[in-house]
Amino acid sequence: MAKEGQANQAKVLAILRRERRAVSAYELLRELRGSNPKLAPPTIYRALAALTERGLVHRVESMNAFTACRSANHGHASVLSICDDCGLVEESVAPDLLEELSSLTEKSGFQPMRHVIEVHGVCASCGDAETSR
Amino acid sequence: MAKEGQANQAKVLAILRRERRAVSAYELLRELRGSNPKLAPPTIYRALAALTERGLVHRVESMNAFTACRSANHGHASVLSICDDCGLVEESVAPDLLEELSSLTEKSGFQPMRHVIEVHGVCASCGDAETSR
DNA sequence: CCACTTGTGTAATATTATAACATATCATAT
DNA sequence: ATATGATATGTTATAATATTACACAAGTGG
Repeated sequence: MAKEGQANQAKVLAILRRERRAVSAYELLRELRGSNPKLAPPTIYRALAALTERGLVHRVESMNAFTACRSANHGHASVLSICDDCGLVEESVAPDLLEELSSLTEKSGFQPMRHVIEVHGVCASCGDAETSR
Repeated sequence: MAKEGQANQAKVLAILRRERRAVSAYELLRELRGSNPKLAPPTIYRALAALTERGLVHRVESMNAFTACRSANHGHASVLSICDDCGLVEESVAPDLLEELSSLTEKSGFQPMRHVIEVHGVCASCGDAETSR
């Protein structure tokens, strides 16, 4: 039984890489049930946990959804830009910003471990569509 | 019927101000049911939406929970430090950081509207307790 | 007074996530 | 090879979070 998990991870990752938007755990579940009708939520959540652990997938906290990591080096915190029109998620890396954020929170003696930085707004393409109306 | 809403908002805000940690909608619901057993989820969520709109309450996205705004001037984005040990939520303001974050995301033509900045870690008090063991 | 808009209550349900336990697989020692 | 224990996975059930849809009440302007 002990190889299915990895296969599940691969399938989940493939879907997330294909989509440029955030995908919910249950969307993944519905899609993967096409090939395996008995698939259950814990399986998906385990795959997502493993992928997140390895830095291959980011959880989009403000959407309760997930997106593939698209930056070259995994394992650093990232900035996610989320288009509220079309759902597009873009990732940027900003070590300086993270450093400042850490300094800020450390002022009060806080020890930062995990940074969540998400920006909601309108992507370039949707913004263009808007102004040209 | 049209004054209850405001009363509900006040009650919700009072609880959130009393707690220094994030409180979930259903915790609020349970507590308020003490005085009004028929209270239903939409009532709580409406109160939270109104309070959030007015900047009196922040949603803690990474916890699906809520916390009272404790900074002097409401209406600006804030940085939330969340202690994963004791649950304490602290708020800092960092206009410069927000500015940089906006600039960063704007590089690709993105128009930022709402910033979510949450830092998980260990608060000063829990960190002290840890090292003194 | 009536029509209308808006806010609120209520019931039902959708969505997201985890707990608890059963079962299978693998590694290791014997 | 087989027994044994550790770990990964499957399965069932349920908990926790959030919203939809509609009914009803209250104020507003005609």
